[in-house]
Amino acid sequence: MSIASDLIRGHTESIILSHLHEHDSYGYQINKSIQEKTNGQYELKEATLYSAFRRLEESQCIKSYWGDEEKGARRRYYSITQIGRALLEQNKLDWQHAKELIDKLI
Amino acid sequence: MSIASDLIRGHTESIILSHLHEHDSYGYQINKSIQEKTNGQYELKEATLYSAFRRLEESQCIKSYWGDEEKGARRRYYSITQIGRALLEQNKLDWQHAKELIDKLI
DNA sequence: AAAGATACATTGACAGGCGAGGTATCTTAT
DNA sequence: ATAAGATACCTCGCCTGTCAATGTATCTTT
Repeated sequence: MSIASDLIRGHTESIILSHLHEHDSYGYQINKSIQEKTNGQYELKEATLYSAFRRLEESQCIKSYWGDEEKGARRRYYSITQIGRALLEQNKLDWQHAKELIDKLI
Repeated sequence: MSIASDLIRGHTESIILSHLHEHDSYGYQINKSIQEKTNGQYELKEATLYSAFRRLEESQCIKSYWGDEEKGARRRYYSITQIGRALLEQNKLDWQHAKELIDKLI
């Protein structure tokens, strides 16, 4: 891993929303995708991932449904909602803004 | 203010160290400086600031001494140590790295 | 005399990350 | 056959950083 929790904190939800913005997905796959995209430099801890799912679903940013796997472990799929899309857009703006401020300050 | 706590979280110490890297300073001045540099878009909350001072001094990244004000409120000045300088450099590297990763992921 | 700025400090609540633990299924190697 | 490892889900409770609220004291401006 190689990135401190406190640097990623606050981005967990955006990362999930961004992935779901491309296509519906499930927890395990999202995490694998993160690892691939970052060449193994980052991964979400499972407890972090699932608690983020809970928050996002509660705030109606995502919805979930069970996949219809014939075999293998069951998968709970998530899809992003309009509310989620709006939050993602706002979070992206906030991130661009935060980057500038932090670059000024350190 | 206009930047979420969770986006700045983990940068508080770097911001303080960066300021002290320029010259010794005290809490109130550091915060004023942050507000100026960001055109009022960001400020550290006092409780956040002083708890960061405590952590940084405990980890020997900064040292403190009382100013010799003839008048006005007393000031506790801080200076950065070698350990603090090293941490600042590392934090800067981590930040560059984190920026790239987050940009990839959201 | 009151209000506001300067300057410090503490307490306790809150929220997100995560280590540790648990369940169940399928595949691969021995 | 059996063990190991991958896939896939989930929860509990701790830790840590942020911050609202509160308190102290001094100086300046109205």
